[in-house]
Amino acid sequence: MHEHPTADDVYVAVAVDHPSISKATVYRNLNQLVSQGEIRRVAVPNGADRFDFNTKEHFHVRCSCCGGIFDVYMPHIENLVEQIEDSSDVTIQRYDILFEGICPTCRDKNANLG
Amino acid sequence: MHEHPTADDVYVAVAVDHPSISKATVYRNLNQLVSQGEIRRVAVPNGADRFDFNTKEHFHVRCSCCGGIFDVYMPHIENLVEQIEDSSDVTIQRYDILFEGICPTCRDKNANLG
DNA sequence: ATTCATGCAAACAATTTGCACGATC
DNA sequence: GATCGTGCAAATTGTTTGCATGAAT
Repeated sequence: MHEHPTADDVYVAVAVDHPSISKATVYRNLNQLVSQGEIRRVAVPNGADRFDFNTKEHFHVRCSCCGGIFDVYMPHIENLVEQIEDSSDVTIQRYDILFEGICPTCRDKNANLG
Repeated sequence: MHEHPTADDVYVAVAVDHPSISKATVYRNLNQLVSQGEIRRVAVPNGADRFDFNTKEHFHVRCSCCGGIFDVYMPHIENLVEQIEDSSDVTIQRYDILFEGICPTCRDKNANLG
């Protein structure tokens, strides 16, 4: 399975081997895995949530052209959170961060066209 | 009107002076203002979008206790975006960033209770 | 026998859309 | 009289829920 599937992607993939499964079950099981911390939910504004099997701290970037979601391993996430805590006086527990832009593939594609 | 209203908040507020307005109109007008850059949309995972009349670059923090949304003015947002661009090779156009934690008010409230 | 995960269909929330009408230029 | 913003209700999307059933302990 490719990275960052939606619940529906998971449903379709599981249904191959298990044709009678229902989406409700997929949602229920994904939610349970998320609350157990075994997978992560990637909220996508204006789109279905994605799920991420990679539980290491990282950000996500969405390509506004192809819709793909990519991981970004950036050091100093903790520093950023600390800065936010200092500036806001809020004790940060979690965050939803999604950058959006043009991925290299789409950029090259456009360059070739233009 | 308090900061960071939802579309429904706006609807209710507008309806006071303009009782026949419909939600569709509120949504349409808010969307138009967003696309003109006059206001900003704050996507809230698992909740209605908020709208922000403050168009200066800043982050948002949501209190997981009271649900309030607060502004965070943090320097070096551009640096962060640059770092993301360097690490991901994606040209960043925009981002949705929402931190979540406990605001000072709720923290104090809990401290008093405990 | 009780617990538990499941399928199914209905409910749900937030938002968008189609369409007809009424005002405006 | 063409355009435009609107109200209304229905549609759409992603997700959750109630309920009955069937498997497993």
